[in-house]
Amino acid sequence: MKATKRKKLESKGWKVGSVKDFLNLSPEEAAYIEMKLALSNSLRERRTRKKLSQMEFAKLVKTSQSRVAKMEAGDPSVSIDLLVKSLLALGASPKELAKAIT
Amino acid sequence: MKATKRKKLESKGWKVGSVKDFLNLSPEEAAYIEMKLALSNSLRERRTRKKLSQMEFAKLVKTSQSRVAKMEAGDPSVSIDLLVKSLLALGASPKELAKAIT
DNA sequence: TGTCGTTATGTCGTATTTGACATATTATTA
DNA sequence: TAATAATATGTCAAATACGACATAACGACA
Repeated sequence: MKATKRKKLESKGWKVGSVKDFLNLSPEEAAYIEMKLALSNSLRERRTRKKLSQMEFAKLVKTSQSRVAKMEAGDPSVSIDLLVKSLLALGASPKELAKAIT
Repeated sequence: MKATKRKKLESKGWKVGSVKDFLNLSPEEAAYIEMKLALSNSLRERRTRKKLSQMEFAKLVKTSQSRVAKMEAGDPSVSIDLLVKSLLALGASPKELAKAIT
């Protein structure tokens, strides 16, 4: 399976549990994806806990609502970098990030 | 201070301890940089523990020696994504990554 | 039902990150 | 010392991620 094609599918409805058994991912690929999803989930959780809409949050971190939606969807076009920066902007500490991906 | 300029300086000899007091970084910027450096250090540690040269490791993860050098130097041109992928390729688990950034 | 607030999806031009190469610098060992 | 291996640094074209925009889809409430 091509990586790009797979990435399109990766997060469609399989956010919870393990993505890997299913699509034939190598352990590293699976670990990478699950890390991203963990950060995505953490981001949404933090945003909603603060009662921010995606629009409000987007302004806060100087991006667009659509990118926020993609961050929270674990879209293949968003990097771990962006997720980390956004979480830090929401006030998460590195320690809390570590906990999220554990 | 411009972000790009600062990023050039960020990791020059201040890998240990806190980068931030010094260059006037916001807490989030500082946290981001320290996370990157933590991953860099972890990468070098794992590579050397396996007695791999940068060249050998580069082939293993399908990149170049120069990029490996930059990863380990915390160069501004390398993303957390790349560091994470490389660490996973070296056999690190998400849990171990989490520990590294803690 | 229709409208409004929110979130999702597709696309595009631009910016950043990438692997690769050349070359410089720093060990290490004869 | 010279030679050789390892690592660092600078640059570039190609690949990828970016913010932004348009628009679709969902949900709540009249």
